[in-house]
Amino acid sequence: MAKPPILTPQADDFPRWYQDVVAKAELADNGPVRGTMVIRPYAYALWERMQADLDRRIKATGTQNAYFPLFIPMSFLTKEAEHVEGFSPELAVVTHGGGKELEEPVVVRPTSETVINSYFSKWIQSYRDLPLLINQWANVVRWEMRPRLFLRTTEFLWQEGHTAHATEEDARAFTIRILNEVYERFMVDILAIPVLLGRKTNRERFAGATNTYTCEAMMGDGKALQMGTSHELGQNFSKAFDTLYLDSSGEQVHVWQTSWGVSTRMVGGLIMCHGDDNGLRVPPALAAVQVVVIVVRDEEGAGDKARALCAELVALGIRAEIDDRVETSFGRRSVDWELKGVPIRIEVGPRDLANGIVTVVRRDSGDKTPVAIADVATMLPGELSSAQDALLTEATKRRDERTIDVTTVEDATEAAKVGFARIPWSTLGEEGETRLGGQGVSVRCLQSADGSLPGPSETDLVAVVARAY
RNA sequence: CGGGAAGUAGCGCAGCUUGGUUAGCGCGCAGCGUUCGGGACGCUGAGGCCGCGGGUUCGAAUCCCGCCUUCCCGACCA
Repeated sequence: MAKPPILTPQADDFPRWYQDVVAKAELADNGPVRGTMVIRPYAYALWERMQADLDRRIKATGTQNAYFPLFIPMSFLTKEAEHVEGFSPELAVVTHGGGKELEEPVVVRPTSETVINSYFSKWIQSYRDLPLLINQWANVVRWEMRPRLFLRTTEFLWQEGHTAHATEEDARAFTIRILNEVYERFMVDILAIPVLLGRKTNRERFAGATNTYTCEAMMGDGKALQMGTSHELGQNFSKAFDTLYLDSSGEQVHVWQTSWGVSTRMVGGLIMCHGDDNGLRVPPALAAVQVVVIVVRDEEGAGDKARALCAELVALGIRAEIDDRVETSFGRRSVDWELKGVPIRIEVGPRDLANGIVTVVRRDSGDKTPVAIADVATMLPGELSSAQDALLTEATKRRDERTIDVTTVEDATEAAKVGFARIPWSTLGEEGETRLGGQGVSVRCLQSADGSLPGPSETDLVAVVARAY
């Protein structure tokens, strides 16, 4: 039973358990080549599931999908001063095309506010054209100095929403609507990851925005991960790109805009929030495979009974899959499904079948339950929903236990070693934020005292501070 | 750009200090057999510009010089 070595491609202080989760997943047990062959498509399958669900929610807000160019002329970016300043260090710039040096370099989009505004300025003429609600699914490139597997990759996939509104109130309301109706609901209900909603400080705000809202989650090691953002852009881009509309009184007015996005970073967040020493734990609502029916050995008709059971589950609308690869050892197959985090495994073998039962195994808890084969189909929907709840409950409990209220920068720094600290913003201030920054701690978001999203002019704010990825 | 480490089989590594048979080990891979209720075992086998270039030497993975690359820490991550 010699286990293969678990390789650790990350730094020593990178959370050990995450190394193991990712390394086991990436390397499976036969080296990175075949391991990657297994995990890459699987991680992508998870992303596709996220994408499908999010796309439905986004369209429900009246937003349409479109697609815009990958290459953006450098001059577009320089039109908005803060925007270009924020993104310059991480741009991939194309200087040659068709064998010739380009007159003007183009950048590979790090985000698409500028190129989309160049279209918006042509499309939008009248207040009757507003609001204009557009989303695109795309890849973007940010040349970060230190990429992190799944969390901060040079190229990543995301959705970026871009909207134009007649008024500031309209734009602000839409920013918050996306945050609440799309992002929070998706992360909590589907990913089973509890998130804090709040506003970013000036220092952490998106380059070019007037206000940034964020969803912040706590990972298994107590560090924070920004899972998604929704920005009020004000009129910054519409002024830079002359995106004007004629209002009902016949006046030319700049539109008010928003942008918002979530990315494949959520795959990393999922791993780090729910993963354990045995691999991923994928919540049933997300899982591409919710239930796997494993044929232990194809004797006494176990194979046929397993296939029949699987078909029965599929007919019930459960995403079930059969594993009858009996030429591969049972232990190997069990571990494979465990690594992938499949929520429920059903082991069908001759020994149990002799007594008319199968074994139902929960990935979240590891619990194994013998169940009469005739009862499996009726009990499974309940098991799946219970597994979903358990993951959310566990993550919420951890977050709440590791969040404490403090009143000094010193205490905040100390608390951030293991979790989140809440400190009055009036106590901390930008000067305190700088001091925290020196300790590797950042203000993740500003909230109202009761933890809700603060209004635009609200003053009695609390800063949630933590170490972050 | 500063500080540190490493380049040897698909992957992870040993060998180098003290130069000397045919460069090893684990995993993975291929074949055969025995296994199979939690990462099976045995036997056989395939697979190497030892990062690149130069030097010292009868002889270099090993010693010397130069170069290249990668990784880690910091700066970056709206």
